[in-house]
Amino acid sequence: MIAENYKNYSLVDDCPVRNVLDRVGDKWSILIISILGECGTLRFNELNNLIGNISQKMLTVTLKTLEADGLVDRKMYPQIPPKVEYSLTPLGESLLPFIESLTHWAKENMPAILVSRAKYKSNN
Amino acid sequence: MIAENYKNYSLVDDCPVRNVLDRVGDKWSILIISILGECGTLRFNELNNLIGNISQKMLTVTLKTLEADGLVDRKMYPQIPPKVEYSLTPLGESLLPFIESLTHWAKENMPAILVSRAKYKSNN
DNA sequence: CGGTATCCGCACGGATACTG
DNA sequence: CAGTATCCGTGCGGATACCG
Repeated sequence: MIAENYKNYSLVDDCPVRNVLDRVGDKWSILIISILGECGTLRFNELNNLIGNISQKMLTVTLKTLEADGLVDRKMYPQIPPKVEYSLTPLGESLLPFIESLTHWAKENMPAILVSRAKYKSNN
Repeated sequence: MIAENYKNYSLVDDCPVRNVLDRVGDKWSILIISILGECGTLRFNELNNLIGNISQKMLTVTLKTLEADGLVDRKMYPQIPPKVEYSLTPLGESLLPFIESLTHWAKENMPAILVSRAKYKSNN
């Protein structure tokens, strides 16, 4: 009964699945988790440069959210200029297999989806 | 190289993974796919009643998007009053395992996430 | 019954300027 | 270097009314 995992949860905070999807589904979380999964540990500006087209605000916000959820670890070195390092927690790492398999599915089936969209468009 | 699946795609339409996540991440798609995966075939108002708190507009929009992407099949019976049946396509069904495992992960790790959030909150 | 059409609030995310 | 603070446009999704 998959649907039972979603139904009867009026608020987002009540539903585990919606809670996870709200992270997974936002614009930057998955990419950041993926990059940290590859690179291990990165500083703020290293992440910023690797992603390229993210705004500083969204990088900060997304990292904070991931940290709050216990998916990303933040190490601050109290020096000037400051140095902050980000890495995945074990909980964050446990998400990597899902991201990889979803990535694989997406690349595998994207052509079929594009064909379907084109067909749908021409029929309307 | 997971991150290579996201980087260098300036537009959403260019990136397969973002394309999939934009579906998976929206408010209703996963729930609808899950329910159709359980029930097989359902009429519009059956879906509406099963979900309960979805607006008619979003049910229509989500179903159309899923249909356009080739994940959901729509059978229209030209009669009065009209009858429309929705079901998963094979492509849509191929997403079910991912949804199930993600659901499982979410329920499994939600307590840890909630603990982490509480801890993070009290530290700020 | 299975939709459309329209209006609208709000949250997401970008741009820019500033800071310890 | 690693953020904050502020302003602002856009789009998602809800509410309501109407339609074939």
